Amino acid sequence: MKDIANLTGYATSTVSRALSKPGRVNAVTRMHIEDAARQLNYTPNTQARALSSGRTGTVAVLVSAITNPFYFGIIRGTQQQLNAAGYAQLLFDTEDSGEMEVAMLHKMRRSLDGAILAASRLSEAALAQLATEIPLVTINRNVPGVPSVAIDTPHGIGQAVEHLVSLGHRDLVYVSGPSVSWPNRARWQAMRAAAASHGDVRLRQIGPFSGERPAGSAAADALINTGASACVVFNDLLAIGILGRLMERGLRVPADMSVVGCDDIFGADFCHPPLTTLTAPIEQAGRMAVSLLLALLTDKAVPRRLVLLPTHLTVRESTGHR
Amino acid sequence: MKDIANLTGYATSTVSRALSKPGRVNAVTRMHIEDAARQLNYTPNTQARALSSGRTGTVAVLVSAITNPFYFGIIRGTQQQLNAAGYAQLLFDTEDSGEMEVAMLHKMRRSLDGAILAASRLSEAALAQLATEIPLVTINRNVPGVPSVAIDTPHGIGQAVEHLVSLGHRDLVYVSGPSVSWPNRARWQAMRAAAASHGDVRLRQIGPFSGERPAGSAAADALINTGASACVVFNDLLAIGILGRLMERGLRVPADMSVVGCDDIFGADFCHPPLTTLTAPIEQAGRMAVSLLLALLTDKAVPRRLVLLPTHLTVRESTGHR
DNA sequence: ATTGGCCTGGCAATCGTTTGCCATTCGTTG
DNA sequence: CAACGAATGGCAAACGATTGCCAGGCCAAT
Repeated sequence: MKDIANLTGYATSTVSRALSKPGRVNAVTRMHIEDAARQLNYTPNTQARALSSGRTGTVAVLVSAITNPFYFGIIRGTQQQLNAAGYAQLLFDTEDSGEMEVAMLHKMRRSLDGAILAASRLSEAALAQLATEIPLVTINRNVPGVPSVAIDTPHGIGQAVEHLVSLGHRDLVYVSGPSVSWPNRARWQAMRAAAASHGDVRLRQIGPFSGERPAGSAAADALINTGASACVVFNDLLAIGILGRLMERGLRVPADMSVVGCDDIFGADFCHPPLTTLTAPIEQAGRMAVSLLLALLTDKAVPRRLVLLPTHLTVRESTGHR
Repeated sequence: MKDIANLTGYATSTVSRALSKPGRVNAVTRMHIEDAARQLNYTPNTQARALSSGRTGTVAVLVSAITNPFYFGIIRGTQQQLNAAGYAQLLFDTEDSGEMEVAMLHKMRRSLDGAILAASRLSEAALAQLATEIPLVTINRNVPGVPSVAIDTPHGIGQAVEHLVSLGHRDLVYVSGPSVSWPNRARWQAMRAAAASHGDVRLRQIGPFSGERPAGSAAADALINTGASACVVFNDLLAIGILGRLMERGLRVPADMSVVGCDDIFGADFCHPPLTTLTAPIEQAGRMAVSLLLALLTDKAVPRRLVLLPTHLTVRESTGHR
């Protein structure tokens, strides 16, 4: 900027304003300065800008396990929207650890404008505390005072139960994910409510399981022991694991067991058999989270507290008549 | 730091050194300062540090399409290794565009210590040019002067051809990916060499196709027209797409067509039928790229120019006797 | 003609560290 | 005993922007 100032004869303060506060200087002044900037191939120094302005232009996105395809969509969505708004995206894998989340965010709080927590493992208190240190938006985790976008899988669960009941299933199992998982609890609640609305439906829960594919083996074995004819599984990853194990054990899907997953991740449509699942607008959730965060940053007023994104049941071949 | 200085009675310069250059100050001084730092809950300001030292502690990782599961492994690997070394990872999706790569890197060059390019679409010249602006490591892209880690799929291709030939296939097709893709060209070369070493093997190429799943439909149709009995496909994503379409068209895999993929991505083991593929140490590639980059940053001497990572053929159920 | 307010642009402090250079102390060696 | 070098700590100048405050010019309204 000093070079531009020398070249044009203006002061660096004017240069700064011309480049970042368009309205603050005369139009022709600005043009001169912009020309000079182009000519000198000027790129603003992010660090210096951040140091004096306090705004870093960086947003962290924390996922709990980057290997889980569910997050691919989230990351894609946040990336798009952040880029469009001129922000950079810092990606962190918290390895499913709440402490890691806190540690990372606390350490980086000065170098971030905000953070998006996809699937936080933190307690409400910890989250609320963190939200005072740094602007936060959560995904699939509803905490008072923290703006959040949630995927309304619970509502979809109703559809899934309808679907299974209409196929003649009366003995249903919910295969539970990690008990610390908020969506897992929400799904189980919804499942209970849905089952209750049909008088003659029996519902059981097995688990918790880890929500990763390998856990599917144990889950499938437990599932077989229940003698039920259909299940709804915490997420697709686990469901795919279950599918594999059921086949190993000689059960046919859906003839012997109907399986419904959640999320419709990459792979749900080409596994064997293709998975009936609750399709979630994952990428949109990422985009929406960014929108909320940006609103939080610019307006400083807390935006809509909670955005609910609808899901729908996608019927493929893992469910059938009892 | 000023607070620490006041509290302990040392100068800020001493505080700075105590905290970042362990050997430079007396041990007891350092302990005093560290105590004070802890007590004051001190967190260094990344921007300020970067501003004065020129080191940002941030490395960019560019992928060409974040939805491609191949990159999940890369990202995971880089993340691990970068974290361990105290670096933050800035993730960019270049959306398969070379201009985007250049634009991003050029803009961010001052705020990055280095960058890792997974699957660059840039020309050699452009890459070499970029490498003068910012320390660079490429993955699967070998350019003179730029350290690189390559996955030795070409060598694995030999194994794949062996495998197919031993199953009685004599009419082979290589299903090509994007022609700008460096690994694609390398794989085709290797395929030709491998086929040539067997006198009576016929080899054809079809494509190029995009390397995304939807392209599999067109690829499968073209494949059927060749009348060949086996193929090696540019990558697993495309191969999975092909599998789906072949089934739609009523062909059985492997009875009517044997299919070999490349990379062994997430999903290759549970698609239908499970895919025979060249297993690549993807995550390791990410880790290795970081190691090269860090070596480049600290030693300032160019490290090993090219690291080749071995692959092996994983036989599943998409290949069988002719 | 005076007053007041908007539009522009400049001055200089500030953001929080790092680091080159210098001064002091102290132990060692010839 | 002199001289020298290593170890340690302080001073102050960067690093490259942003921004609060001020001043001059100009125009319109009184």
